Amino acid sequence: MPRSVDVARLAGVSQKTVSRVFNDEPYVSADVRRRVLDAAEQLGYRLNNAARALASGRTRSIGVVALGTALYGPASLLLGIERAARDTGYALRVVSTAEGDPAGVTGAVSSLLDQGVDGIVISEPIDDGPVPVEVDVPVLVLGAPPAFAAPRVVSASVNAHDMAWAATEHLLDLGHATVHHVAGPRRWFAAKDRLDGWRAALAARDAAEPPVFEGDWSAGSGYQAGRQLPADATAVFAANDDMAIGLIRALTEAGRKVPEDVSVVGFDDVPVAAYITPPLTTVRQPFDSVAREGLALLVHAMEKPGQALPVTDRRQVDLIVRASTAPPPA
Amino acid sequence: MPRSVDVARLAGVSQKTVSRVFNDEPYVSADVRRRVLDAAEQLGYRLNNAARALASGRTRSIGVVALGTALYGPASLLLGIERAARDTGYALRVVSTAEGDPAGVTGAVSSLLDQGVDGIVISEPIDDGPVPVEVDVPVLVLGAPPAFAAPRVVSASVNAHDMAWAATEHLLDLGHATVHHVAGPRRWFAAKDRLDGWRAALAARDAAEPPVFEGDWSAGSGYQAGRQLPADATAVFAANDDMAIGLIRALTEAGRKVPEDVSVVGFDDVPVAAYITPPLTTVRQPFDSVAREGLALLVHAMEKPGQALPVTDRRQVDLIVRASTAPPPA
DNA sequence: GTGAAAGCGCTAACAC
DNA sequence: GTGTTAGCGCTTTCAC
Repeated sequence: MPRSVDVARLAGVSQKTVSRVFNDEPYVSADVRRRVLDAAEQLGYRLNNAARALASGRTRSIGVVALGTALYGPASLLLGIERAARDTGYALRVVSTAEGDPAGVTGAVSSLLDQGVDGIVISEPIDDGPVPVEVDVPVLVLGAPPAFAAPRVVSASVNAHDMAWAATEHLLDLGHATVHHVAGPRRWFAAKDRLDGWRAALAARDAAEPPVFEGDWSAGSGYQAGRQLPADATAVFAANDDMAIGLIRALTEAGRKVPEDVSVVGFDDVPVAAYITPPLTTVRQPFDSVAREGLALLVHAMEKPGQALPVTDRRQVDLIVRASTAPPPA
Repeated sequence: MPRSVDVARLAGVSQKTVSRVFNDEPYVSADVRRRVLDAAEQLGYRLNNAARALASGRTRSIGVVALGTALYGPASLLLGIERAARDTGYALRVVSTAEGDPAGVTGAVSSLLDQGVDGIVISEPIDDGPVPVEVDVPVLVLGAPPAFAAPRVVSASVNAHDMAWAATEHLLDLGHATVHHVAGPRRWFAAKDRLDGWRAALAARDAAEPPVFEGDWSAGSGYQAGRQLPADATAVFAANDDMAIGLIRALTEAGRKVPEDVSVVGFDDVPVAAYITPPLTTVRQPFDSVAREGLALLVHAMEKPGQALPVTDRRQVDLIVRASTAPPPA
């Protein structure tokens, strides 16, 4: 492998000048820059990242703690983070946490710290209690409150509370006396936000609050919820689309028609939501823009440690009304 | 940040001994090991990966070129890779390729090479023609033929051909005269394998081969296919579950019942497949074991460059028969 | 605008 | 079993 001295020799300049060119530093004449670039090209030179990191103390990479599931939400967030990171010039190191893993987020963060990263993204964490690792780089928490011991913690999330509220209100507006809720696992912040939003929407209208069914995000758990749904229920808000799909299946098997007998609203707007029977009314999550905003905050915290953070407000709610919701039976 | 000399000083040993302990090298007495570990603990010492990589020439990391989509298949593969990599002690660096990106796989591989990785995984690539980068590390190609210019190329994939064959045969066995096919995009190797398997199964039974509809993996494209499905078609094999779901939606809207009028088989066994109406007959893809086997091959190629590769054969086909398939109408 | 010298914190090779 | 000596290929600092 050619080194920067080799390029320097060929271009007839000092090694430092090669370094200048590859770091886009000022004070290099156009002519010298050309010669260096040509020499590098000819030799097939690549900057050695390890040497660079060792000398500069920065790795130019961001570590991501991802959820170890192929669920649409977490997968979409990861994708958004990757895209955003690439745009900012940072490389991505990914570690995932299996749910139920004793080490969990703590272990994942520690392993990223071992690898050496300039910043860390924690995607949709589960409430596992405090994280007992000292983190000396900025941290972005996506989809949860920024409870973390680090020099700089930023967070970004969708406004799940208002989104859940809107979903519930939509059903109330259609004339349903109340709305049942199939929640996600209690330990997930994402589940809690939706639960709270639903609860608040019911309270605002003085609607009775029926008991909550706690699922695990899977269609199977939605199916279980559907089999246990009280006979007098006419409207259900599920905390994600998969559970809504399972719920609809159970109702269909029981001979209860959606939306004629029971209305169902999901959450996420997964790609197939528009194509199941009946097409699902749901709330769309803007994963990509959350990831993008979050990363912008993180990069800011990484590169300008002293400055105040640009704050972005996310009030938008995208309720997609399709065919799974209707007024209650007469 | 404490360095290994600091630990050495505190433990009363040489710096090299600290290095030995942290690399699990032999020839360190239990007593010294303990003292070193205690000192490290006390100082909060972490090995510096950049220095390590610079000195050893190895980064202990694997680069992954992932598809920039939240599709269930690619997302599951990525997850499987992450799990498998962690088990082998390698860190993961991820770059994704947006479809239609001019740089594509070439750019992604090049960026991984810049970052410095010991091996590269290319996940479910699209046939983009030759990749004009010189790669000096072993490469694992997941789900495609190993066409790549690198010192060592290994590959692992499901036996998509036989799986598609089994899906088609299942419909033929039910008595359908022939089976229509909704394919994936032509440029995807994954689409081609399934197409070939379907074709071969029809030929083996002397069944007529109807024109193929080429979708884009989305439920929407399956829906389009469904609207164009000939009136005399009684059986369809879709190259993934999402397209099958869209297809069923179109048939349902047109008043054609599944499976009474038309049988449909999907591919993947996505988590909601069992809960749509009707529950979908499909072929399950063993993403996790493919990733695991592939990574074992890659790590072998990385660590034992000279040796022959352990070969694993994957013949198993998991056809999951649910309620979307039945004999043709009388 | 450009160059020389001094590390960054490890591992490798070899001595003892 | 343990220590010594050289680098690995850059960036940093400062001189010109």
